[in-house]
Amino acid sequence: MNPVLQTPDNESAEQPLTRGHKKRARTRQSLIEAALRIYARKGVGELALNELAAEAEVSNGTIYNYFTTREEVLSAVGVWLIEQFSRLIDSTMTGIVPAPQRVAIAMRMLIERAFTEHDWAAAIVRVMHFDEGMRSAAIEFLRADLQAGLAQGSFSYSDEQVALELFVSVTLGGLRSVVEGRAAPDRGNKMAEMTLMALGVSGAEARHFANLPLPEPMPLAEAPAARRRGRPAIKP
Amino acid sequence: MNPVLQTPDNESAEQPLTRGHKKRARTRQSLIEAALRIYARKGVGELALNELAAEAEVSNGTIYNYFTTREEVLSAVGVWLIEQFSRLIDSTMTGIVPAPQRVAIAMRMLIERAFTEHDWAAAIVRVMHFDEGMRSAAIEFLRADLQAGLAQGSFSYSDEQVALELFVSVTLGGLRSVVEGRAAPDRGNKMAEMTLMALGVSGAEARHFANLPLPEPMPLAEAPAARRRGRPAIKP
Amino acid sequence: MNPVLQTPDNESAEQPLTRGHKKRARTRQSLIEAALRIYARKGVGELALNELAAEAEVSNGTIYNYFTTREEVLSAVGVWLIEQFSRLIDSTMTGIVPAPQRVAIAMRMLIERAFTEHDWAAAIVRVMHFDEGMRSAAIEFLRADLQAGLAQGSFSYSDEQVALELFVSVTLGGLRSVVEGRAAPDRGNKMAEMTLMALGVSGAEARHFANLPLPEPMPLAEAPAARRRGRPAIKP
Amino acid sequence: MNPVLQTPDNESAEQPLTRGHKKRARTRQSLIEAALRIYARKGVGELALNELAAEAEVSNGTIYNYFTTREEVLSAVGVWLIEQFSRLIDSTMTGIVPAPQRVAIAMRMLIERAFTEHDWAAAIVRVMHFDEGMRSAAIEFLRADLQAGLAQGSFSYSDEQVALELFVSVTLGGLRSVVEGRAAPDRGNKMAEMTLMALGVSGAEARHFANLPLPEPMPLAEAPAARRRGRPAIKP
DNA sequence: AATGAATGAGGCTTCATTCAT
DNA sequence: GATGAATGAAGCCTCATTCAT
Repeated sequence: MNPVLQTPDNESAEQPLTRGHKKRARTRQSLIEAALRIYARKGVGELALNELAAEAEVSNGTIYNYFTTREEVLSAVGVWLIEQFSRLIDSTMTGIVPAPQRVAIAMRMLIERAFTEHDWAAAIVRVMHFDEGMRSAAIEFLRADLQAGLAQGSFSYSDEQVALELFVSVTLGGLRSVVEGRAAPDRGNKMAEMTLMALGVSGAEARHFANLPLPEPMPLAEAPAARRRGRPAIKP
Repeated sequence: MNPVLQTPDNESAEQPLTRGHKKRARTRQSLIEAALRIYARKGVGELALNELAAEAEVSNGTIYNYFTTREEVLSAVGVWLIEQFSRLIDSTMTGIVPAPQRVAIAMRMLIERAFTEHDWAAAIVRVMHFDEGMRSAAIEFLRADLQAGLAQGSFSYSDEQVALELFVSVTLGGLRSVVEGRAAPDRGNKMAEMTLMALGVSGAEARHFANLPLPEPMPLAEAPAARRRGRPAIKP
Repeated sequence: MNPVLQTPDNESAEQPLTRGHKKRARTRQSLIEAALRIYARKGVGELALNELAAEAEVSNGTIYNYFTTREEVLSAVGVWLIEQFSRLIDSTMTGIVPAPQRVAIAMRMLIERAFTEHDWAAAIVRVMHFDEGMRSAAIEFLRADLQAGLAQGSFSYSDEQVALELFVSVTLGGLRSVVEGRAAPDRGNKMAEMTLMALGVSGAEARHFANLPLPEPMPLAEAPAARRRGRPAIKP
Repeated sequence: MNPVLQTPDNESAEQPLTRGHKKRARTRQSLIEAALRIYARKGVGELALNELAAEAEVSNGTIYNYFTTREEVLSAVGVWLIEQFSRLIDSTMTGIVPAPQRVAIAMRMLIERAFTEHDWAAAIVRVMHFDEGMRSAAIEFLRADLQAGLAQGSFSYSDEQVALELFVSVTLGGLRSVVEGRAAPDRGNKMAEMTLMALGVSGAEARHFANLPLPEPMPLAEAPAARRRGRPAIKP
């Protein structure tokens, strides 16, 4: 399992679950999702806590039972986005071995999702601009696959950090393109192909791996909280 | 000459010179530079117009003779950054023909500059996040070189738009790395090498072009206005 | 009872009583009274919301929990003035039947009050200039009495709307005269006499009705809120 | 000639006319007319001197060569309105003797004009609310006619001041009605009829005088300045 | 005189935060 | 815990006024 998943919620480890705690977790989750909806609409810097309260349909004072600064909100949203994506990747990649394929799938899944989950992608683009934590978490996702690719002889990059950041930059740029409506439907494939080439994969192979059919994600056991409120993850 | 340079100032065409016009232009420029210094310190969203007035040493109300929204400030800064960079590139690239070399030089010059002009780079990263105009201007810079590379047989990308955006994304990501102190001194070379490979250049050639010595920029006739006030371009 | 009284407060119908509602209503009322004190001193256009806050001894931001424009303040004050006056008239007129007497009493009571409640009158003059709502409410007061006078054969005006507006105009002009110190103590009587004549009452009868003794207003059950704060209705 | 006309312009008596002086007078006049246009649109309190400069197409600093406070602007506009109206009345009333007819004509002419010169009327309503000088000038207009009516035995009011103010109040209220679109075309006649009755004229006579045909105003020698700018007096 | 850039006081408005209920 | 009225600092914006040209 992906290491990022090990800190799914920086509060959940505190105490065993009681009824009050479940309610607390639910409220917290609904605040996070409300924040995400706001981020999708207006810059991260413009999230007003009062507005967050309104969006989450709690009173403004209530926010302070959960977050004490805007940065905490931002970072909680980042953690949640990462957690969510991590779960998705894990469920999709199971059993896929070749590193180029794994790398291409990860990038393409994000881009494809941006086409359908527009607001989610808009929020990601904004959160990643401000939240260093999310950027480094995103990088850690990839490290294992890049190293595996090197070991398998598929990749030949000369600097792992540069390679990782290149992947993240390209993906983020692609998400932005999709959000802003500049991207054609095959944008994910094209980006993946070029990225593989940047990593040292030959043009032919890069094209091959970048155009394999995407695997279906395994149905998740349950993506908690979000669903219980009867509201789809990102956009109502 | 680079086409972007043809619109160096979105006000300059308005009217012939009246008496106050030189003063007006000088004030405007000092506002732009003050804004750039602020962007280097704090997010674009946090620029307070009052603070801009203070930084530029004009009074509160004067701002509104020049800009009526924060977006206008942002975009004026973007225009100026592009104009400035455009001038630099033009003076450096003269006489250099091979597209891979030109592409590598452009990317490396930006990254190198980020090491020495830290605040300038910080401002760029932030401005580009918010200012669509600046992103597309940046893209137009490259288009000619990419097309030339294709014609010369050096490049073999399959989608020009994707290639252009990849370049911009990677460069922007690199600037951020430098600003945040994560980048080693050879980051520009590594990035250029991988980017050339992404464009279809072979590994060996990519390495070659990415590591040629950078040409000295020709001394500019005069970088106007900014200098006259006796204040260094970005941060004192 | 006068129809205007049926909408004593354009917020009161919103919701049943919650905990904070009494406090909310009290604050709102104190804002209205503070506004009236300010209107008495300086033009309606010069009411600064900050000053209103100071006068009502609440903080700057509190205003915006109640009013979002100056017009809203103005109209709330207008509504309150009408409501207040309506209560007074109702309690005074009870049992008085002849329309000319009723009309004369209404006009004279307003003018007399202006002599003693200088600031109240000054506020009225200003509010009515700006608040169309108050002017039409004032007109509706009279309509029944005018129609009754026609039916009783006391009046013989040919256009009800013109007659109503004439009454309001004359009264307003009289209030202004009193406020500006131009009016003799019998101004109300003189005005009432001329107004009755304008409505078709003979000179002798007009003089008679315009000089009957004014009835004492019945003591009101309670003029709400204002009094509770221990502050005289208009100006301390 | 009407006494008000004797102070047509509180500057004109200063010095004999030279060329510079004519220019000065012209600029001053254009400022007054610009102010009137603004008053017609937005409350007197909202006239911003900068806006006045823009409306008159002079630079903001120029205003201060003519007026030093907003009150001065207001009063200059008032003086001009009175002067203008005075000229009109004089040219119309010549040769008309019966006081009731003169009073009715004055009131009706104002109301009729409000129907066609909407903005002029709107400005009047607003200027008179703020400018005591204009109110008293308006009153002085009437005094002679009222006294004449008393002497002729046509009127029988008991208090001249009250009668004068009643006339002004009713007229002003009527102008407002016209401006706000509540008045029928015969409003002037109805108002004049009721006003005459208030002054002691019998119903039949009042109706007679209130419905005589209005005399054509004699063409004025020249209504100065306004015309020269090629702009109609009130509304462009 | 006219211009218009610059000024800065003053009013407007938002919003993070507190706190009594 | 939740509520929401109140707070007040902080930023926005206007506009009367000045002054060098």
